[in-house]
Amino acid sequence: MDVTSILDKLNAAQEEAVTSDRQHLLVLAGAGSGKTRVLVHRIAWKIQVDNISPYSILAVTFTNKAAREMRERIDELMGMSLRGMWVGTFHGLAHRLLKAHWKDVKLPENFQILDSDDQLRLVKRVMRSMDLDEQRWPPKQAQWWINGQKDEGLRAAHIQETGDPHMATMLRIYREYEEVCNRLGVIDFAELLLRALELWRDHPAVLDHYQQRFQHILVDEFQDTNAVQYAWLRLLAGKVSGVTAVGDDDQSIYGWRGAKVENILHYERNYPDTHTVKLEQNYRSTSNILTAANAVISKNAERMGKSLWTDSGEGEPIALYAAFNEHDEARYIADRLQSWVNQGNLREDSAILYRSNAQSRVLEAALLQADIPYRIYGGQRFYERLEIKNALSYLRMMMNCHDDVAFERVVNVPPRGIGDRTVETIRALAREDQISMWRASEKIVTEKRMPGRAINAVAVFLELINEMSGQLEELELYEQAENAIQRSGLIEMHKREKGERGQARVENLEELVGACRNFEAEDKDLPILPQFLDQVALDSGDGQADEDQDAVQLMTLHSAKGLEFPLVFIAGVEENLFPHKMSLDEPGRLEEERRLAYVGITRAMQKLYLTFAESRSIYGTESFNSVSRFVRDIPKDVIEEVRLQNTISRPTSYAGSGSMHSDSGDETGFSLGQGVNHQVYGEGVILNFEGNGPRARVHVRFAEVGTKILILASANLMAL
DNA sequence: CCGTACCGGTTTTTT
DNA sequence: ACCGGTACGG
Repeated sequence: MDVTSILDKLNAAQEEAVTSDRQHLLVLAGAGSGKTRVLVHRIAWKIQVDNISPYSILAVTFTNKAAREMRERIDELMGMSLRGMWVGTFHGLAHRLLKAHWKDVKLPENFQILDSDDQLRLVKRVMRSMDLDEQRWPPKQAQWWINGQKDEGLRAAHIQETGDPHMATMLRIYREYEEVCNRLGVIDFAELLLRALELWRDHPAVLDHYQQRFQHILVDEFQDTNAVQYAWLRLLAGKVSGVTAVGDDDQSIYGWRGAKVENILHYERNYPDTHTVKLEQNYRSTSNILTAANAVISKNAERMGKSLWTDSGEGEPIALYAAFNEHDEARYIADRLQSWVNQGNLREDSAILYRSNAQSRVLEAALLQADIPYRIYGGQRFYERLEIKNALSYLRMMMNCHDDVAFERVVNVPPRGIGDRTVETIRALAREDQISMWRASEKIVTEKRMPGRAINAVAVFLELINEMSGQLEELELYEQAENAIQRSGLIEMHKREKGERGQARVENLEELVGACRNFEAEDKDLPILPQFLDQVALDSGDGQADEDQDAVQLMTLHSAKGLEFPLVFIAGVEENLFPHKMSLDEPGRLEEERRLAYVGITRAMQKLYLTFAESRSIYGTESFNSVSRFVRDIPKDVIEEVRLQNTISRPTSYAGSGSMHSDSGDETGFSLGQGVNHQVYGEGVILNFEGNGPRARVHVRFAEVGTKILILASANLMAL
């Protein structure tokens, strides 16, 4: 094949990265600099020019989506599908290893994966069995703590007690939880990685096999690796394999869940023979947007140092809108979106980004009002929904009735007369006799160890599962799913549920059947159900949203990483919200917020709007925040302020939605600078007027409570 | 045992 | 404001 097709569209830095023949390569890829392209072309280069076998290549990412995308783009570039190459997520690859070597890691062959919801339930159960007060020791916190330890590669046995009573309790829970997981043969997400690491660490022959095989390792989003993932990579690479790490320290936004930006900062130190290439030419955004992004990120101290540039033009200025409150903010965004569409653009090409999910509600309401279709990303994942998890648990019971986690979940869902007392009896017997809860139930029924009514209820449940699993062999996967939701009574239960909620749940269950219909087994010779359930455990069903409608995309800044849109709004750029108040005390966390701002800004290709609200109701209470420090870091000459705050220092050049402009307050009976009295807030001074008629608002700085924005008609102000 | 009333918690998210 | 989980009465 012709080499030029691989190098064709690459700039000098990209080409250097693609063709480097040094053992280790670190590619510092700024936002929009063609990172995935480099990764994909480097693989093609190795195969076609260096004559490397695809069989010896392993490429690892964080999300299923990224893995799919990489695989597709390689196939596309090569013009064929490469077999033998491993492309997957850290968790997916770890799962594959554990499936192949389950004996070595002391797992049952059909071990189940706990998602975080399953994990929390299990932690709760463990804590209850330890008689811990759930008020004093929130199970969520214990779960968080355990995962934190595992992400660092620490087993309960490794952890040194410091005499800290909090830690001592957490450690006790961790120990107990570990034991229960082993007994049940289940593993959580962090365990997947840790167990895979231990597989290699403790089984030199196994490690040797994979080291021999994978001579070329490529890692995407390297700045997001945690301690265990990094150790796993180092172990696999050994002394001879080559590692290509691609990442951007400025886009490290997952420190709070164990990602170690140090892995990239110290990479050259850990791998002395590393060649580092910086990709700084940006192909995405206008130079105004990049100026803003560079200015914001340059305030961080801990950086490898990069500066994005582009040879495309300046583009439009960044718009900054100061809203009265979150409703005004949302209306403004809807208004700007409408005019974007009126100019002949696609809604699909725009996104509204925010710091926290709670912000989406008001935005949704405004979009609904304006008749603008939207799609929300994030929030609850399809396969994590209550009704879906229940249905999956039935499927799991049908496949293997000794699955205690699934058993507990659905034994009394829908309600069939098996209450807490009964379940506790079953659980106790199971523990005592070291048998599954299924076996324990059978025993209880045959030996009539409980009141007749309870025995009956349990017998009905056993019979139900038996019948459903009896036909496993003959039925298609979707028929099995249909069975699971019909015969269990799940769908009937949600149909009876009143309101839109039940309706949505029924639809989700039907969608699950659809997903089963579309599912294709990786290995056609093996039973399909286990393959489906494994896949579902590692893929939260991201692609489920309907893609057919042209819609604005709403998502958090975190989930926007890796995406790009011609038009971007970042809503709520306020102190305490972004940067979030939870991140203000520690400098490291503040730097992460700043990186998040950098990620957000660099999503925009043509036009970026930043909006903030002078008053915002959050969780029922009103707060008054000033504009985010990140906005203040952006050079004034790339910003166009749509409406200035209280004190006017520059004329506004914006000429859109008229009602948003300051008005004089002529007919209100008050004037700027006038002293007023308010029944609740006390004495203050009028700073500004907004709007006309019944919706006219007034800004007042009160002596006691600071500046507030009030509806003039209802504020009942007294002139002083 | 099941349904309704209160209570607490609410940054970010993948797997 | 709102959701989900727990506590109590039917």
